[in-house]
Amino acid sequence: MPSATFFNLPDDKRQRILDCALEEFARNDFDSASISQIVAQAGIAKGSLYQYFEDKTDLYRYLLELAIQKKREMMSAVPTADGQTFFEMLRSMFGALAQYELLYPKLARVGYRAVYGKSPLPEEMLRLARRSTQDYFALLIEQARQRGEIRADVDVAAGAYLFTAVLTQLGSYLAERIGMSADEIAATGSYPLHEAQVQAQFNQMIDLLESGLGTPRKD
Amino acid sequence: MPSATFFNLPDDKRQRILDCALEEFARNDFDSASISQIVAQAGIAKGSLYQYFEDKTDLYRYLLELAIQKKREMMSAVPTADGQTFFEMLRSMFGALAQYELLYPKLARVGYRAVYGKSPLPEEMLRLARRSTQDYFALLIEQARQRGEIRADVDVAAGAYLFTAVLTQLGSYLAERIGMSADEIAATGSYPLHEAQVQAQFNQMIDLLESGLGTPRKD
DNA sequence: CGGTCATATGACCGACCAGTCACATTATAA
DNA sequence: TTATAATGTGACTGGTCGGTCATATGACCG
Repeated sequence: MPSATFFNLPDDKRQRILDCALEEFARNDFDSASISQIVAQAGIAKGSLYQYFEDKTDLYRYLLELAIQKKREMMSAVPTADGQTFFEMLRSMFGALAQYELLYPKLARVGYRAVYGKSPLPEEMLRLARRSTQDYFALLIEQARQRGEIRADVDVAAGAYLFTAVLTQLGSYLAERIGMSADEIAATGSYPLHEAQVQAQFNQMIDLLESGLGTPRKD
Repeated sequence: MPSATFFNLPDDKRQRILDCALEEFARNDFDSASISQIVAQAGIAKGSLYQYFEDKTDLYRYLLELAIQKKREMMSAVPTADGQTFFEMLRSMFGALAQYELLYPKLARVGYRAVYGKSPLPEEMLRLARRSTQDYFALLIEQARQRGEIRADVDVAAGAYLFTAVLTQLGSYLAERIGMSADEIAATGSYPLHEAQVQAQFNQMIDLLESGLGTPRKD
């Protein structure tokens, strides 16, 4: 955890440090990320950073917390009507996740690295994180299947895997499709000119997940 | 490219060096991967390795070549009957890819890192590699659509993305489902007891891609 | 035996790393 | 003003890194 000193910092300075740290950890592995680079970029002395954070891992964990917090925040902002079908809800979730990934690409990247790359976190925790998304989807699918919205013969785990696979790469796909680099989007702070495009893209994607690519079988 | 000296090495020694290098580059980023670790593990002097390879990048590129070569080899071994439908062909491709990923997890991991992680390769080349798989699928989908095997209203690019997303994580999913770690499978050299299971898994997956998860619409 | 050539070796180099600490600077209070 | 506490600083340490090179080893040949 950061020290009290860190939170007493002027807002702009604190933010500058976090930005530089995020940049470095988004661009590099935990091992490759360089504290020396971060302080040089932020224009502070190395000793200062070690007054704010215990060590490299402490800083890294704090960034991860920010990522998780921001993601939760955006996911919990999805509107949930009561009579919603499974695929309608999925659409909302994809939307929220797309916003998160497009607006905070560095946070998203750090989070991704933490789960799928190397990180100083205990392996047990990583396995749990990896599983949690899939387990969550598995639950949703199971429920929807019992309501009859989903074919009775689908393998729940396979479906859950399908969703997570699509989600983990959704951000880069969308960025590519709307022709803006992730950095541009983050710089703009929003993508108002493109929201309709983005919406159309993952509507299409969910349609594929719901109905498949094949021509309807006549059996 | 490795020097002639490297190819003159006794087979077992050469293989040991490659194994250790693969292990290191599979486990680490290009930057984090350590030549010192590799030579220590392989039991050779550092100077020796630099007689075989020009530098770290040279060694890395050679490993990548091996990965590409092995993948091509396994993909081109898929049986292709003439009257095959799109989804039948897809099944064959998934099968070949699953074998590659399960039998050579380290090669697969190095290849994955090269495309999606950091690597010393020119950015242009990486972008091309990233696109090539998607473009390939886009072509297949377009052709299948013209033959009427695929719904006329699917977005070709979205479909291609869907396939690549599923494929890039297929290996780890399968390994998890059949309850063997990737290392165990590689150690065994095959997974004879599980082939039926594996087959069933990606049949299920392709079925989802073809028909979707949703209950058939009655329109 | 000596001579020649391919190969093996590990001490060594400069660069960079995470992290420390004695000291300098600034803010606060008396 | 001075005393005290909080914050800022960057040279320094011990270590690892990729890469080099003078030297050692061994194989083959005459």
